[in-house]
Amino acid sequence: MAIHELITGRLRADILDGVFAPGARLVELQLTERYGVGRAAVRSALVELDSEGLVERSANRGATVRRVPVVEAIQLNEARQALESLIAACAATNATEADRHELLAIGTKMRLAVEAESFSDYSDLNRRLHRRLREMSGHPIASELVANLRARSSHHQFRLALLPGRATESLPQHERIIAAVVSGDPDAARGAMWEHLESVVETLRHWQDLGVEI
Amino acid sequence: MAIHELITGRLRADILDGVFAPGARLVELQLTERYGVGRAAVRSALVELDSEGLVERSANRGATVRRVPVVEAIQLNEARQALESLIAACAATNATEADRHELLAIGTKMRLAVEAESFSDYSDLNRRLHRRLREMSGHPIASELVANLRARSSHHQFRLALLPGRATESLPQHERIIAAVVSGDPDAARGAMWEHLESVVETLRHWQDLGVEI
DNA sequence: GCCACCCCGATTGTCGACAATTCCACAGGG
DNA sequence: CCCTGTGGAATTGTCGACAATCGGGGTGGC
Repeated sequence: MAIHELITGRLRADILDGVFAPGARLVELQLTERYGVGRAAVRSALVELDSEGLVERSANRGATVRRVPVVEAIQLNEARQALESLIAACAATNATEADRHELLAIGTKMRLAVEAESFSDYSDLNRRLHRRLREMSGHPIASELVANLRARSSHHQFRLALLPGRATESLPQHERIIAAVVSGDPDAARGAMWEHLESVVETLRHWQDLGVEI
Repeated sequence: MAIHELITGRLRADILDGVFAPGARLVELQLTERYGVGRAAVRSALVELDSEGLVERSANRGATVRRVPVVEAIQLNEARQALESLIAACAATNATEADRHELLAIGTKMRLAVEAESFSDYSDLNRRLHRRLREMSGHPIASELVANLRARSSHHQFRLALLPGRATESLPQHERIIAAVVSGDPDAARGAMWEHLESVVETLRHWQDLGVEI
C-alpha cells in the first residue's frame, strides 16, 4: 500500500505549500486526476489527513482544507510549548558531540542571516534547528506530535515569520536554547524553549485581540 | 460518513477493552463479519486507528493491534505529563463554581474508595477526575492529544492501577491537584499534575529496568 | 417582489470483483 | 540434516459501477 502513503504525503505537502488554501474544497475526482490514482487511495489520504487535523470532512459534503482560527493556533502553540520544552530537555541529555557542533553551526548561520537581513534563510534555519532538536531528542512520540502541531498552525507560523523585527527578537532566544543544549543542561534547555514559544504564543494572543484573520 | 465513524469507534473500544489483545491480527474480512459492514468501512477505520497509533499496518501484510513496549509507554506518559500539566493550569483558570464543587466531591469519594480499599471504584474516579479536568480546561487541542496518549498506553495504565499501594500513593497527589485547581492557582495546578505524572513515569522506568513485558 | 418548494447536477458512500503480494508448507538437492 | 526453490492458499490493494445524499437554480404561488 505504498501508493496510499505516497498520496497522503503529496497531498499533505500540497496543503502545507499553499497549493490548496485553507477553505479550498478537495473533490475526490479532481485529486484522482491530479495524482493519477484511484478514488480509494484519495479517500484513504483524506481520512488520514482528517485525523491529523489538516482537512475537514463532513458527511456527504466532501472535504476541505481546514481553516484554523487564531484561537486554535494559540492552543496549538501552547501544546507545542509543552512538548517542545520536553524535546529540548531530552536533546540536552542525548546530544552527541557531532550534534553539538551542528547546533553551534546553525546558531552562527542564524546570526549571519539576521545581520544580512535575509529572512527566508533565517526561516529555513529556524525550521532546521527545531527539526534537528527533535531528531536528537530520541523522543519519537513528542517529535511526531510536535511535527503535527507545527503543520496545523503552519499558516500562522508563516505570517509570524514575515513580521518585521521577528527575527531579531527570536535570535537571542534561539541562541539561549542552543547554548543550553550544547552545555548539556536539560532544565535550562527546557526553560529556554519555553520562553521562546511563550513569545510566539504572546504574539498570537496579540493578534487575537486585534481580530486578525488568516 | 456515519458508518465509518461508527466502526472506528467500535473497533477502538474493542481494542481498549482487550477484545483484541496487543499483537492480535485484524483481518479485514473478519472485521467485516463482526461489524456487519463492507470492507471499505473497515479499511477506513484501520487507516484512522493506524494514524492514532493504536494499530499497525504493514504493506500487503495486514493490520495488527499495536504492541507498545515499555520504553514507548514511558515516552507516551512523558508527553502526557507535559500536556496534562498545561490542562491542569487551564482548568485552574477556567473552572466555574460548579466545577470546583464537583472536583471536591470526586476528591472525597476518592478518599473513601481508598479507605474502603475498593480499587476499581478508585480507578473509575481517577479516569473521571482527569476527564473532567480536560473538559473544564477549555483546551480541546491538548485534551484530544492527551486522550489519544492515554488510549495508547492504556494497557500499561491498567497494570499500573493493579499495583499494590498505588492508590494510597497517588491519593495525596490527586488531592493536591484538586486543591490547586479549586483555589484557582494555575502554577500550583501545573506543578501538582507534573509531580503526579512524574511518579507514573518513574514507576514505568522502574519496570523498564526490571525488564517487564506487557 | 419575495418566499417556499421541487427537481437536477454534482459529489460522496458503499459494494463487489479482480489483480497483486505475501507467507507457509513441502519437496528436492546438496 | 539443512538449505533453497517452488506452489498454493490467504489476504490485501486497486478499480469501476451503482445507490444515496446534498446544494443550487429555477418555477410557481402569494
